[in-house]
Amino acid sequence: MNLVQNMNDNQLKAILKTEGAVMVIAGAGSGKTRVLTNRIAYLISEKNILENNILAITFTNKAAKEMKERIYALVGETSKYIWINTFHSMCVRILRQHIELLGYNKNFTILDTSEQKSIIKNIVRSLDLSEDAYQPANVLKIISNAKNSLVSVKKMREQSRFGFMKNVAEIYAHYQSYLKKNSVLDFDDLMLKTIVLFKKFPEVLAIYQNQFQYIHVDEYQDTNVIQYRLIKMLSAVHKNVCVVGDDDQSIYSWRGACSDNIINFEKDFDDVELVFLDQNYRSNSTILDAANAVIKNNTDRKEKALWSENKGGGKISVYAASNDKDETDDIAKKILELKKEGIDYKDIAILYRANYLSRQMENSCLSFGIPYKLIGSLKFLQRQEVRDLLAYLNVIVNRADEFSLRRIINVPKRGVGASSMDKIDKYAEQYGISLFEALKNIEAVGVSKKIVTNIQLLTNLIEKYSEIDKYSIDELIIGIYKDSGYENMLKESNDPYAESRIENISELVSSAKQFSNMNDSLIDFISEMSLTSDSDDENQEDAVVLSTVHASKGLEYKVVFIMGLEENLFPSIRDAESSADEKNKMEEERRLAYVAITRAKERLFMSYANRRMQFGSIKMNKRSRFLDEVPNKLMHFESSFGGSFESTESNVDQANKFISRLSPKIKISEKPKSSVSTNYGVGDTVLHKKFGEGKVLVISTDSVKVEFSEVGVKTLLIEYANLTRKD
DNA sequence: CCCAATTAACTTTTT
DNA sequence: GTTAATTGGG
Ligand SMILES: Nc1ncnc2c1ncn2[C@@H]1O[C@H](COP(=O)(O)OP(=O)(O)OP(=O)(O)O)[C@@H](O)[C@H]1O
Repeated sequence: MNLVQNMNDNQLKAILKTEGAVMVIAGAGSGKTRVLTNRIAYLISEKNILENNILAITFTNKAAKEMKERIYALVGETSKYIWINTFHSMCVRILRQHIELLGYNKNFTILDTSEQKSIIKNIVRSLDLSEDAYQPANVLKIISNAKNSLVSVKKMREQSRFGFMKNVAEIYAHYQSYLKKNSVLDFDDLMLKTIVLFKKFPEVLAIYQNQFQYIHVDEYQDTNVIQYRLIKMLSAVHKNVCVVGDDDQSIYSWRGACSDNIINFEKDFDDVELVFLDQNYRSNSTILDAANAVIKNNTDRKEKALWSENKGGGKISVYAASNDKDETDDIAKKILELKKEGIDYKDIAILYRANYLSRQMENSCLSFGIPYKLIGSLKFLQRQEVRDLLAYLNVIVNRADEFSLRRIINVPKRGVGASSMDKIDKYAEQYGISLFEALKNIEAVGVSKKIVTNIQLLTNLIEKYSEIDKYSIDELIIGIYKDSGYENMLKESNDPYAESRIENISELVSSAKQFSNMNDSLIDFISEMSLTSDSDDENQEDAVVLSTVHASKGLEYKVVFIMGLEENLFPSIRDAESSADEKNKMEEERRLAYVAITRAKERLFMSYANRRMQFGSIKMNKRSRFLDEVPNKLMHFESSFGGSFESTESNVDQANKFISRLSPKIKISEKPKSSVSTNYGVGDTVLHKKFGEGKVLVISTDSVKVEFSEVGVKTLLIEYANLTRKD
């Protein structure tokens, strides 16, 4: 049958050895994930294993979704009973069942990073420590590391009795008790509390140890200590574990990922079957040769010889841009050409090192009329209006969550400021009751009449919608949105973002509707909203993908652009502690470059800008060392001069000279003045495919400024805007 | 207590 | 250059 038919011998070995421990270590695009999906399908259809007894752990929710779809295609409807999820969502699922044993509400709230920071900040203030010395981000990092290494508050207090770390331990202690009091967990707690639960209640652990007969882990090189511990605990009964990974793609060490887990696996599990895959099915040999050449510069790695049957392929195009706008405009133009050649937008990805680089690219996409999809960045779920409404939901399911309650107590404005808040807190403390109970007794607190009425409206609202069975999730959100006065607040405000806020809320409502339709509970909805970073565009038309390299891990595209290949940007190294540390960080950057290059199947474009706007001022960076590590014979150079040439190995110097000529001193020649004629003039009403109707304000040599009735004033390039006059 | 105006922070990477 | 955070007047 075709589950095994198309697999090569080594892939087969990993699929057919279903019992015991299996570790597949292999380079990018060698079919590791494919091994996992086929293996799971094989267990079900050939070995008659029940779906419920199979666990598969992926790195991202997106990867989980993709794996679910692939397995669904192989085994059908019943695939929904397989546990396919990230470590974090698996832990949430387990904790929602059992966390009451640890004294938390099973509807616990999950914090995001900015919420964590604000809690830390409050604690630092309350302990009278300097906010400069104890920056929330730093303290949080230390606490997170501690949690990921299973260091408890008690242990940290014992280890650090003096100075800075003593205070950090104190903050840690306050932080944890605050979280517990509010029945709130942070991301690290999800795994930590699961481990604690398993340790304290072996009978709970036993349920899952018995259930998970077959355990699979994708992207194994990026698991951390605590995750490894979980794998070991869960697999202790059946001992059937299959992990796949690639040490060259380990790019999350800053988050505690520990590629030593690869070595530990061999030590800790008995009779590990090691499988190596060396045929790359994804990329052509030009791309693969480039990737291999770059990663070869890392000394701390096992040599792998990846090869591809797809010989040749066009040269890699390298563009030396004069500045950041020139770079992204060039990418946009190339995308339009590719589109003309028949390549769909959705088969094209633009990858960059840091999220902020997407902005300029977005501008270029807009002015060239290219549809795009932003992955991960401007996180929909982190928008304040979305967070506010979710905070209402949190209070509804988890009354102990005072953090969320404080967030919404004066949103929309109810006249409750710092001093009234103080009174309420004092009252609650005096009578030893919760914040919510204090609000229910607001008349006794001694605040103004106005506040009393407003707070009573709030508590009534929360109690009304606490009867969650009466409402679907979307009804609930709409109800809160309208009854709380949030809607009026937005509609009446002159906040320029009000309109987009309203739009975001309707997007939230529509994803809630999807959840309701699938019969998933409110709690499922809240969990998902806290765990996933990018909202799923259901209307994902044909659009170019803009993504960080990190977020592109495991995915593949026909055409890939890697932009911003400059020293200090990609590679980007900050605050190295020692030269050894710096070397490690550089190697991780190089692995990141390797990941980026190996996302491409057919064509690869790379670019850098000689000058770039950073922090509001112009920065000049040299081109990235990673470009120099690719053999010149694989590349084709172009520059903003319009010049371009092929390079052979014999004229490496020529290539470098050519590139260095593009020094920032040189005045970059203007783009050829386009003599594109227009059939519209200033003052005319015109139509744009995406922006709709607008009025022409200014026409210059190559661009046109239009005031659109729906999206406001935009400057577009005449050549690409494709405007038509409306009579 | 609220809003507008001024000032500071931001740019790694994510579950 | 943009956005969040803080400050001070109403
Ligand atoms: N035996 C095979 N024959 C043909 N194509 C294959 C085979 N195995 C995998 N592929 C294809 O190769 C591509 C890469 O596979 P896959 O994503 O599983 O690789 P991977 O090793 O997980 O990559 P990465 O390390 O980048 O995550 C996919 O398009 C997949 O369909």
